Amino acid sequence: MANAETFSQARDMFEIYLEQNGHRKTPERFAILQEIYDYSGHFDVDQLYSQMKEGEFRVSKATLYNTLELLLDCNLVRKHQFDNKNAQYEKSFRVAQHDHVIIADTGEVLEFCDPRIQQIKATLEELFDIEVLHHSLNIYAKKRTK
Amino acid sequence: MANAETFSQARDMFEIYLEQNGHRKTPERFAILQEIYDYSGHFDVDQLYSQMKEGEFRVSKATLYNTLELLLDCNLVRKHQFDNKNAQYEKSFRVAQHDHVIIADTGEVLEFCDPRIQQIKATLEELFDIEVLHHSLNIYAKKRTK
DNA sequence: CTTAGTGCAAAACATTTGCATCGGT
DNA sequence: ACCGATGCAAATGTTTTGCACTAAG
Repeated sequence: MANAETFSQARDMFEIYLEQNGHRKTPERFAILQEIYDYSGHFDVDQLYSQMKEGEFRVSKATLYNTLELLLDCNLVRKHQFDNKNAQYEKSFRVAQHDHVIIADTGEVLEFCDPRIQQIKATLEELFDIEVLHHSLNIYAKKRTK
Repeated sequence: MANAETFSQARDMFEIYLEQNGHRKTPERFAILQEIYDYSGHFDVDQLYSQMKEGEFRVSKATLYNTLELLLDCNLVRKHQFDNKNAQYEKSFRVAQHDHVIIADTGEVLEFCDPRIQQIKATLEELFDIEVLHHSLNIYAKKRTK
């Protein structure tokens, strides 16, 4: 199973990250990682919380926020801030870097990948003498009525 | 004065917008528009509120939020959601469309404009059969240590 | 044993809403 | 006069924080 293997590798990376940064390897942290890697697509903290409440491993929201912070830090999760208030997250290991098209009416989110973004980043690095860490590109659009 | 003239034109546009949409032309609305057009750069609601409290025209935050909504709707103001919680705004009339580089350590915001964004948007319109309304591109970077 | 991590509830925060009043039209 | 807009304060909803308790190392 590709999913299970991806999770297994992500868990290894998380473990190494926790060790190297002097964080404890609590069962909550791995349960959260697993929940995230079992899921495909975007989710917010509330969804994740509800989902885990149903399941066998119950964690508090405080722990979710805490753990997501760690997962962001070691790049196993990405965080998105679309127009609405609450942040969206998604797993990022073995998932191609991509950007988002948000359909205005429905809130539907499409993904795309365009190499020109990389070119823009390279140009900016030279222009401003900076090192790009990451970026966020959201295109807001509506479906075309034929 | 270029600034005064820009404001004057923006005010005309706002007035027309208000008329055409059956909104009242209250002094608060024009005072807010003026405050925004007198200022250069990004601001959040709190800054705008404090600034106007000092000045001669005091308005409530409810009115600020309400009016910003109208100004967004008629494209006299743009709204940005950077990584932090509170939204940032800036005037948009007679200001070239641009994107942002956020310097991680300092929070400093640089502006840039790259034509490849337009190309990407055109590609997406064709690819997904959509009509792009607007976009948001934020590059997060750190200064290069020479 | 030590102390970071947890759960819970309270706090903090930006934004929204309800309602009485004010003032454009 | 009518009813949309305002100011204020209370409500909302997400994220953060404080604290006593638990458990990883």
